[in-house]
Amino acid sequence: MTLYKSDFLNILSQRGFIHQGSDLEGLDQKLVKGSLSAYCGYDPTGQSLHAGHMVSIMMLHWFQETGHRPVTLMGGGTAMIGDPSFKDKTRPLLGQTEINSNIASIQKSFAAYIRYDDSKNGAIMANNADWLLKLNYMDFLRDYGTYFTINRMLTFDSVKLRLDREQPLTFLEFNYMIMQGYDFVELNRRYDVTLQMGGSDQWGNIINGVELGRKSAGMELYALTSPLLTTASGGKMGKTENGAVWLNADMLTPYDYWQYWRNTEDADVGKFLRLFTTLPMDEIARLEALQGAEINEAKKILAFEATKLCHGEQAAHDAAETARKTFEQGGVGDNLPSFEIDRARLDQGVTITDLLVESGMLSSKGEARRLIDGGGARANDNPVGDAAHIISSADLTADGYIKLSAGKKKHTLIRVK
RNA sequence: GGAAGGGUGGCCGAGCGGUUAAUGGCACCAGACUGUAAAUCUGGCCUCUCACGAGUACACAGGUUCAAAUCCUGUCCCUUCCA
Repeated sequence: MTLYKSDFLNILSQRGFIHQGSDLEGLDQKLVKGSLSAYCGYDPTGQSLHAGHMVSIMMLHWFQETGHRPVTLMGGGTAMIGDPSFKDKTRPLLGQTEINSNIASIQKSFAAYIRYDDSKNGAIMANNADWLLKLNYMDFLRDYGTYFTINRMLTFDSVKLRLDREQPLTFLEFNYMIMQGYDFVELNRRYDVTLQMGGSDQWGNIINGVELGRKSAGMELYALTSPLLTTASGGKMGKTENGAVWLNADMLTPYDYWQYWRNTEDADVGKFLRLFTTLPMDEIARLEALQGAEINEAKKILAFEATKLCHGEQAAHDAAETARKTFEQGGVGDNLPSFEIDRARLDQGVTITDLLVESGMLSSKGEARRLIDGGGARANDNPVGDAAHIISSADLTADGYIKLSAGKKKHTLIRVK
């Protein structure tokens, strides 16, 4: 493993963040000489960031930890185009209103990982709408259009997928990488940013900015990408049965967030601890060495640390406690999802099928029936094999709830309104 | 504008008048085995119905036929080549 002179690159390299970089030696030297600024861009295409964004956020976190200044760039302008990189179809265009609402919703997440303040390396929040929306087409073409060749852009892997599939790549989308390249140059002017980081899928886009800076203004810019994360068994990182692993608590509860990390595959524990926690490396080495069922301890620590970073220590404790009660004692924890039902209805009795659907655990009655037929449904931990089984007030436990389970991991508490 | 090819379930991809709610693969869900892991095996995987069954569905709209995803017409969209 290459040894770097700078703390930043050493940490990133030890923790497995580095996939590819442009002139890492040169960057290393600059990092040693003084405090730099680096940015990662985030297009506000959703209401929340998700686990897939965590890698770059953590890179910025370490960047700041080692004395440099992170810049988080909201793609308020680029989101209006939509990044075509490695996508096989055009994404629906977002409107300005939606973009702004997404930005507002996303920004809160960063503060958990990155410090925004007035100190000398306090982070900066930027928005490329501030300059992209004002661009004058003719001026821009004359000033920058000459530095891009179509020949070069067509060689990027990021556009190959679309071309190979003979799917349309619109001129609009084709401009995305140009805008991102321009962002880099603009951020250099405004905040002296010299490094852009991102996932390996961003390599082409980032390099475009590096080249644009050099050609147009002789800037020395650097690119650094992180590996594309997959789970050890080849699955996509950051997905649950219900969709993405959101960072916003209102889209994914801290308990579910905790559960996501708790269910990490054995083979990924070490990798995830390095990437998604700030635990010291020797501690991680110890946890990673645990064998067999003992590795569950490492997973709990991973879940706790990751949840703590995102939602705070109290939420992490609560989630861990709920999981402990639910899984290790076969009981229930306070943070399990719950669903309220009218007293009168429950007195009358409701079929378990209806309850499974209404509580939000399953999306159709057919699905509920299949689950029941497959033996995966339980009420108060007793298997229910009959789709017509009636749940009523008689099933309420002394504590006033009915624990409904779909499979071994999904539980909901039914309470009386 | 012209020519050719194409649009099938979350994705890939068969089918090209009936036996097709539509082969197969991936993804996903549950069960077994375990350790809230992986691998493996089993079952499931449009909606409604306890069920018999019914309703939707193969880009869209019509038509032919006892019967269409499959044939015809028109429309929309995509790809490639030519202008």
